[in-house]
Amino acid sequence: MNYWLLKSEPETFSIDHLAKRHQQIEPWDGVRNYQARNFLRNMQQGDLAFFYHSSCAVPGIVGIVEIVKTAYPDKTQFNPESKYYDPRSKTTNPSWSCVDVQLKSKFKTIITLTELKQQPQLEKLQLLRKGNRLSVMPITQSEWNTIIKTASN
DNA sequence: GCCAACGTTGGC
DNA sequence: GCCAACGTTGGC
Repeated sequence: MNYWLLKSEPETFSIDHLAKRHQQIEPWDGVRNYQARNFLRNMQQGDLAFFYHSSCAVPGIVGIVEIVKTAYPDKTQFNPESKYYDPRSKTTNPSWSCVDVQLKSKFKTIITLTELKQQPQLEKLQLLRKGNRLSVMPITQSEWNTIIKTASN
């Protein structure tokens, strides 16, 4: 059982978009960074992830998703119409992967980036490291617990 | 819109 | 393999 954090720009795909999907399941595709991709490939069925809204008025964690399908080839890499199209990727050896996520819960109120920064226990959270741009990152058990407590406050 | 930080690209 | 140039991310 592992914990993760997934970033998304709410204008592109928000937690409310996910809530409206059939069975509230959606492929987490479009990841085009090798480190993030490797994390996707390490995910196991049943792992939990925070859903984070980035590049918006109030960035922060808005809910929890579960990994319901482990890594498989991201089909957008082969679609010339997609903005995630990668002409160099070969079907015989796809460069990029995605997982399926299902909505577990949406927080009543967002845990803002500002609030996260105020928690001394979250000092080492990758998200808060200067210049961090990873869109998929691991979270430790204790970090997860600390953040969950903040959610219920 | 600004800008720091970082990843990727491509010439050499 | 080095590294400058460039593009992207993302908070502010």
